[in-house]
Amino acid sequence: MNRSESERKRNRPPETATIRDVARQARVSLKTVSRVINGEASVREETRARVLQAIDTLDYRPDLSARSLRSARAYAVGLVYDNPNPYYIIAVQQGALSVCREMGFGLQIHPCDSKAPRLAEELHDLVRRSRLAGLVLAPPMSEHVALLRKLTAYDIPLVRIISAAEDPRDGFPCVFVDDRDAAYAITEHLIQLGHVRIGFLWGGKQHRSSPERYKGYEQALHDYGIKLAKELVVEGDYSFDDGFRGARRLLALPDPPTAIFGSNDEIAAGVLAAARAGGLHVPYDLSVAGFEDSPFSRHSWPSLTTARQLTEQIAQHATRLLIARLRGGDIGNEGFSPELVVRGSTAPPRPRH
Amino acid sequence: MNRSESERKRNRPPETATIRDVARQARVSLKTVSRVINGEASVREETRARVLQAIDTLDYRPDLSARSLRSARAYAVGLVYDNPNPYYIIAVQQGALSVCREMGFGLQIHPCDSKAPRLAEELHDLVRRSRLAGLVLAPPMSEHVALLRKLTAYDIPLVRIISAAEDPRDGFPCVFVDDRDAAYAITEHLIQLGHVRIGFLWGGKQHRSSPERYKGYEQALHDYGIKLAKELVVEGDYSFDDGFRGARRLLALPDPPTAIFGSNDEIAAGVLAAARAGGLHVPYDLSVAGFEDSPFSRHSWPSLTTARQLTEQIAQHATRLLIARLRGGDIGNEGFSPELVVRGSTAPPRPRH
DNA sequence: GTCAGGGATGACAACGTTGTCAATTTGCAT
DNA sequence: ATGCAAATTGACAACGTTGTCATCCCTGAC
Repeated sequence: MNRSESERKRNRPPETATIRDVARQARVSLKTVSRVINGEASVREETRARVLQAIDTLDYRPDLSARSLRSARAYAVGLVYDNPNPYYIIAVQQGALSVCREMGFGLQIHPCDSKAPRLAEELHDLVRRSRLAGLVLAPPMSEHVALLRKLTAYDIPLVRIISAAEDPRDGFPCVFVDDRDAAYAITEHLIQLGHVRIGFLWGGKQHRSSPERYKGYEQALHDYGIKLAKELVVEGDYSFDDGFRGARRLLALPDPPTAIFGSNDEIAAGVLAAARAGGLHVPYDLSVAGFEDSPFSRHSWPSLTTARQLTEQIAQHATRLLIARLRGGDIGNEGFSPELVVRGSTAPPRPRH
Repeated sequence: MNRSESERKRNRPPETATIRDVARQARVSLKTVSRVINGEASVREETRARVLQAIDTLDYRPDLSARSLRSARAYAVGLVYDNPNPYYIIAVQQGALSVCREMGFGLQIHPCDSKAPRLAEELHDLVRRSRLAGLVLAPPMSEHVALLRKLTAYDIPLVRIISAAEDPRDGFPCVFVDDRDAAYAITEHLIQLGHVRIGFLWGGKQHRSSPERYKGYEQALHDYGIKLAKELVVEGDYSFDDGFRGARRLLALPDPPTAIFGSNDEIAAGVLAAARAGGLHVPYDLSVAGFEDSPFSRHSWPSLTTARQLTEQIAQHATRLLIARLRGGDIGNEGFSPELVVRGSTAPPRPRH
């Protein structure tokens, strides 16, 4: 029986070494191994080498449960979202995960219902139970001020991804996406093509991005001296069906729009479908623009003029910002402006007959 | 100084109660509280009530790190995938997560590179460091037998989601999706509409689903006495671009197909685009079918005939199966057969002129 | 040669929970 | 009442790590 003490007693497979085995092998104390693992100063180069050698030989990996149980530091952040758009969510996950891996953090995803009555408590429980260092909040949760206040009252560090034309400087750190500016650019593009009657289909009111996009549309019309026609603006949700319905309504008007700006690509896809159902040829009979640059916008026919959001980079920055703040530093809020992408769904209006 | 001992010493916020506080409040031992939390038998009803009352009063939540550190049981499973399709991944996550929540497990997502050279070691580390109870593997990882063998050698419990016409009974538990059967149904649908020259566009070879779908196509042609024309079969990947290219090639043939079966909806979307670029009217000049029932298939024009996969339910079953096996039981492998969904992209062929 | 100062190291307790096993109480037949 | 098995409860150690603090060793100044 020459197996080590820890090998005999463990219920994990025998090949799993602990810090204790490493210490024995390197002939140092537990604490010294811990120091090497955590990159602390005050370890002689020779000792460090011996420990690293032992770690390598034994294929040792620190146990995250034990680490987070004992340590004052935390080793994971939570990503909180309630968004029906898989492309958006996957991009956010990807961005957050890449930064977490780089920084040695874990990531806990937490899809949830933004309208749940006890959401703050739910998130508080999550943070406590899983010992999360903080939360990254995606829209629309990131825009519920009451929620933010409650989380802050619980002392939960957080960073938001929000829609705003400028840094809100309200004390809640954030990455802000200038939907207004991008919506302005899209509307301007349509105006410069010669459109005057431009329809607008709203997205969901629970997202701050909706009014922001509307404001960009409004502002562009105003700057180019075009009177906003109320009958060309239709409320709805960020969905294909609402895009379809909204477009049908607009196209049935006595003096229908020559272009329709859907608040996101799904809505614009609905517009494309409605146009086709109505026998209209896009872009010659009707120009259509979307927002988001989802893969759909590239693969539809015609491909959609839209605004490209660097969602993955936005999530990366948010995560980096959170981790920096946890460490006492602060790399500052940052703004992103989606970029106009012109494709085949927009063209000059057909001359009036 | 009348704060409890554990309140004074802790670095977590003071309102966070531990099992010790609950025990004191309920005037029982730590162990009894533990028993109540874990729903063990042998606790008197009156005692249980007192403990639950104390838990409620103190708003106590068990700490997952401590729990998983101490316990022989594990409390989280990993979800491993490398799949570019966000709709698929979100559905798998959703399914796995719903079962995990129901069973009191955590979920650790692990997107990775299926072609990474040391993938087995990477997953082994993940399991050890995060003390995962087991892994749910999505395609294509779930189909690398060498990987499965290595993971099994590491004693990592796993459940696969794979493409197969029947239970492989190879010792690795799984949920199997009968792509072959569904591809047969789609091909049969096209044949019954009157098509004889039916093109087939392959998906990526690293996915088992690709040959399975091809076999279904092949079998249906055979059963209906149609000779398989090699020039109508094109290799490629599960992508829009390969669908576009493949369709272009097929449509340029001297005797082009009257229907094209794309191995997934993305490919089919590429076919739609190629048809349009070639001035063909779908479905009158060309029928198109996809596979997967992604939202795109509903929103394209015309909407796609496809096969509906109950991805979320498949993931749920896989997760349930894993957890059942961890507990020593076994609820058995299960098969799912995607269901034919007929939409606007398929119609009888135009009569030859 | 002694001593201060700082770098390197280690002993030990603690994080919050559950597993083991022994002690106590209960219920029930005698 | 009494005895005995079963139900209930608790004391204590342990999981694998890091924080605190003490000790040791070395260097260089006196």
